[in-house]
Amino acid sequence: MSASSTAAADAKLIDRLRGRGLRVTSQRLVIHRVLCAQPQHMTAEQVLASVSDMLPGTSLPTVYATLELLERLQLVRRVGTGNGAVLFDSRVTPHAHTACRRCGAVADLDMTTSPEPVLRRARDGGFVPDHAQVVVWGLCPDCARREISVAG
Amino acid sequence: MSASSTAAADAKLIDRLRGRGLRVTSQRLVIHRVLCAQPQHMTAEQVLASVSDMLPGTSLPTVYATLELLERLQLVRRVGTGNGAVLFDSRVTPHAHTACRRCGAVADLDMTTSPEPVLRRARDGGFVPDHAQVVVWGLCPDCARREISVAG
DNA sequence: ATGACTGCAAACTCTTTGCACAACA
DNA sequence: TGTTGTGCAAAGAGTTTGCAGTCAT
Repeated sequence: MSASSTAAADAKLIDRLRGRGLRVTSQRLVIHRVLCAQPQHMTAEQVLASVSDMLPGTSLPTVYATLELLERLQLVRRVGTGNGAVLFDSRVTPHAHTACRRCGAVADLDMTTSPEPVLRRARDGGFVPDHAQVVVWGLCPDCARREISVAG
Repeated sequence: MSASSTAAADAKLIDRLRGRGLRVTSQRLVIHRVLCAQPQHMTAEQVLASVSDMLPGTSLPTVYATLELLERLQLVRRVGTGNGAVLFDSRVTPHAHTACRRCGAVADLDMTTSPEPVLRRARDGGFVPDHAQVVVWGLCPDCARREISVAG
């Protein structure tokens, strides 16, 4: 991520924090930067590891609290993959994920179909959606090969 | 669930177990029946509670092992909701879920659009999909009301 | 009879909570 | 200066593992 886009990401976050009367802290800035810099989704632990490089002493509870805050500010999305793991993703353009039920690997997947129909249906029932997440559950290429060679 | 459809569900499970050289146990039969009888998705704990009525002494590790087995036999699907909770669902017809980020409530949602396009795209990359799960993440009607009255 | 399956207990991971200190507005 | 936010430690929930005994085949 370039210096200018980091500045842009900072500005966006600061704007939304101020707009809600929330405070701008270095932890919030750095956690947001880490997520924006990463092209991939991350676990909370991975966020902490990256943040600790820039801001040593940062704690896991702060990471969780900040991730939840960024989610409410619509700057980060949460992906539940199906194995209990939760990932955080700063990519806001609609896309799906594949999740391997054997090794847990998660990968991005471009999505051609619009999530609008299912969002509209949710709204019809009084639900207020943030977004629709699509997870394709199954076996990644590597694990599929292994499963075949074992189970025949 | 009627007695005849229970018998049909049993037969299906027995067939797939035998076909793979796996053993038919009362735990496996009862866990499968519980999931089929429930119109709603269940957590592992809920499965245990229901199973314990019919088969006292059943353990949580067995429930987990059996759920994973039923998943491999394509008799049960797993839904990762995004809050870390994992639900198990015997409903195999394509449908989506809504998950509330505040209270964790999960509800079914009929789906009009086909999951085929995204499944095909996953297959193109060498992934072997079981199914595509669509989770609409946001606020349930009750929590949405509360959030508005608090945040303005 | 033999090997797969189950139950028990404990460990393990991930996430949340309570409270005192620090720092933003 | 008054809260809001953070760090630390500990608790909590959910899931997995190791091993001995049981049961389907």
